[in-house]
This record gives sequence, structure tokens and C-alpha cells, in this order.
Amino acid sequence: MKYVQDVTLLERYLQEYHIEEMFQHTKQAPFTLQQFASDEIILLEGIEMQSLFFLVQGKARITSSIATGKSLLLRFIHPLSIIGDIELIRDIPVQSQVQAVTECLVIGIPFTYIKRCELENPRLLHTLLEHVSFKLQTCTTASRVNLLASVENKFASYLLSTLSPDQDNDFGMELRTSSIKEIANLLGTTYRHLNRVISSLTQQGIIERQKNAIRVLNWRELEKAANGIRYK
Amino acid sequence: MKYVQDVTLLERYLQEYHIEEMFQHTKQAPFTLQQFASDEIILLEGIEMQSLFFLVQGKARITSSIATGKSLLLRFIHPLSIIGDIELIRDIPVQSQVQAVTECLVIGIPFTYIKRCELENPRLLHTLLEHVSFKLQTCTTASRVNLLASVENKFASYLLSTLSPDQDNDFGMELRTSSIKEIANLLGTTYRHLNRVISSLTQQGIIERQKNAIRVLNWRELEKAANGIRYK
DNA sequence: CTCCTTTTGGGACATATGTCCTTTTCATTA
DNA sequence: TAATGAAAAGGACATATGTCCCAAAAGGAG
Repeated sequence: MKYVQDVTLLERYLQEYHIEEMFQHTKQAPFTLQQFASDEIILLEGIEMQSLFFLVQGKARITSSIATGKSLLLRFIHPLSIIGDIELIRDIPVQSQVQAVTECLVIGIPFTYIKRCELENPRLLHTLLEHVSFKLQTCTTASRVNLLASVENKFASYLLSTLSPDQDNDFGMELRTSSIKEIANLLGTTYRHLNRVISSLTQQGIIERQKNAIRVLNWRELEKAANGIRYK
Repeated sequence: MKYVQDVTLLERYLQEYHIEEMFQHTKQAPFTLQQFASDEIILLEGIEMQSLFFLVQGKARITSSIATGKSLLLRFIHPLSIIGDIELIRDIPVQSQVQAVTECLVIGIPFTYIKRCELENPRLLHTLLEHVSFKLQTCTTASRVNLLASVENKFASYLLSTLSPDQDNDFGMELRTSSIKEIANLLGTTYRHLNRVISSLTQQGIIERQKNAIRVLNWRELEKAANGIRYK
């Protein structure tokens, strides 16, 4: 992580996402702008959070660890997302790990400041409520979905979420497979089984395995394989 | 559902759960006290909610419907729980079905009133935030757990949650099995499979099947079978 | 280059769960 | 009481996924 000392950029994001309007005393508020590299861990489970974060640029992955060192993919987040809301409200350590998928920009503001100056501010409370409610709604839906989705569904969905197909290369994007083991963990399955699923998708001509990468050949079929599941 | 016209009782609950303190203008606030019989449906999915509810007595079950008419058990709630918070905040129809497990008492207060008089009230917003955050925390945990728990775990846990063993009859409580099919749905499995699980638990001497009921013989073993899963 | 370790791919079998269908039980009505 | 139909129990097989293990491939260190 590195701090970005660019007041203009900070201002731009504060305005773009109407963050200023959430606070009462915007001008003095100790906002910081922080940058995380792709794959960098933004928050580690269990640590005590110090600041509320606003994700203003990039994409991040929320996971939750379970026994035996495995972790489980909960969802992806995009701007504008708030990180650390329930930790602020309930005074608990970080519940879920947050990791940058692409390069991320984050605006941080210390809990201490919020608790001192803003905790009675209905506007901020409202914003928090809306975000937490949205997360709850998403989580409830995900709960249902998780019980219906096969590993194939989830993996297809994971590819769709991780490799945005919108860009230049329609015909096939790559995923570094250095992490297949890790992906298996994220999806809550075993390496062995994910392997089977990959083989199956490969045979169907939907993806292609290369030395260090997976290439998507057929986005439409991949959508079908995801069967409506989407880690938003 | 029937309205309970007992101002003293209403007052008692308002005080017991500090509900008065959440509101600015308690005296004029149009609280109502409502009673739901055991098994009665408190909220149906998809309808538009009119009132925020505070569960002040009894136990209710939160479920969520999935395609093909199945439903899925999300959690149980106890006093003091708030029902309708995300619907109030996000202006969406009811997300999950709420059904009384035991006889329930609920204090209701119309959305219209809250929106007119209390939406800027930091105290209420805070309370809502705390409750929604708690639900989110629970839901996240449940997500993890659901992926680990077998049907046997879940069924054992369901028995533990539904038949409170604290009462007089340590040695075994009953569950009307008229609903085994329904329980299977709640647990997200099939009747056939739940049957297998029940057979297995019966063989192990943990429960006993009677004509129209299931009797728990060994609470301790049942706890073990739940393997730490608990629909709080 | 060769040996060794790590990663990857996959075979064989086990377990949990779903699907389909048959049998059994039990109650209800003629 | 017998006939009939619904609910319950369970047998047989299929599928998804996990576990264990081994072999081939790929890097690294000497």
C-alpha cells in the first residue's frame, strides 16, 4: 500500500462519489488516499480496524477464512463500496479479508475521527445503513445461491467476475493459473475437483488450458455454465 | 394475527427493550402490539411492508424461498429483534418470510410515521445500524457454515433450536413430524434424504420416531451431531 | 546435465445427496 | 369390513464431490 499525495485526485473522488456530502465537517476531515497493487491484501481478518475505507477505484475480493486455512469467496466489490462499516458499528475485529483484484484506490478516514465528530450525523448514518443493508441483502441472496450452485457454476461465475470481458480482447482472456489451488479454496472445493471441472469445460471447448494460464474461448457458453450465479 | 389492546403491556415491553429511548417523540408514536399464534406467518415474501416490527416475545423463523416452491431456513430470531429494517431503508419488498415458531408478540410502528418523524434521529439510526450489522455478521457466518454443514448437522441443529430443552422435560421433547417434508425443504434437502438421516440418528439411539412425533432421547449426542452448527 | 523437490493432472474408490419408483402404513369412506 | 387413496418408508441407482495416491512435468540447485 502506498499513500497517494494528490489532493486534487482526492477531491475529485470525494466529489464523484458524494463522500463530502456524507460528512458534516468535510474540510477538516482527515481523509487519506491510498493505493493498493493488484493482489495486495487490503484488510487481514482478525486485525483491529483503524479507519473506514471507501473503495473509489478498482475491484476487490471479499473472502472469509474457515478452519484448516481454507478461505471462501464471499463477493466482489466495486466503487463505491464501504469497507469496515460493521467493524465501526459493532467494534469488532475485521470479519472478512479484503484483497485487491485490480489496482485499487481507497479513501480512508480514521474511526477515531468519525466517533468524535460524525457519529450523530444522520447523513452518514444513513449512508452506512444503506450500504450495510445492501450487503445484507446480497449476503442473503448469496446464501440461497450457494446451496444451489455446483462447483462448475461457481467457477464459471468466478471467471466471469475476475476477467472482465468488456475490454479489447473479446476472443479470450487469460487467467494466471498459478493460483488454481487458491481458486479451489476460494470456491470452497478441492484442487482435485476443480481440476475435473476445468477438464470438463476444456473438453466442451469453453476454455483452454495453457502452460500458465486459462484462456476463455466462449463467453456465451461460460455464462450458461454459470447458470445465473454471479459474484457481483 | 390479533391486536392486543393492552397499553400497560405495551408500555412494559417498550421499557424492557428500551424502545422508547430509540424514538424522539415516544408519547405520540403510534405503536401497536400484535400477537401471532404459533406457526402463523408474520411476513410473507414479496409483499410491501407497512410497519417496522420489534419482536418482543417468542421465537420466529426466517426463511427465504427459492425456485420450485422450496424454501430455505436462514435463521431463528428472538427478542429483541427488528423485522423490516432493510425494507425500510432500501424501500424494497419483504425479502424473507417470517413465521412464528412459538407464540409471538410484536410491536409495530408504521413506516410512514418513521419516515416523517424519525429518519433523522441518530439514536434510531444507530439502533438500526447495530441490528442490521449484527444480521450481516450472522449471515456471513452462516454462509460459511452452510458450506461445511451436512444435512445431519443441520437437522440436529434444527432440533436443538426448535425444541428448547431447557424446560421441564429433560428426557425428551417431541416434534410433530407432520412436517418432515417441510423440514426437509427448510434444510434445503429432499424428504428422501432427511429420512435417511432420521433413520441414522434413530439407530444411534439419539432420537426416537413415534407415530406423529420425533422424540429426542439424548441431547448431548444431538449436540455432537450438530457439530457446532447452530441456527442461533 | 542430473538429481531432487514442487506442481500438475488424473485414476480409483468412498461418501453425501438427489431422483425415481415401489412398498408399506394408515386413515377414510362406501 | 373392504376398498381406496394419501402419506411415509425405503430400495436401487445416478451424480457431485471428497480422499488418497501415483505418475508425469516443470523448475531449481549442484
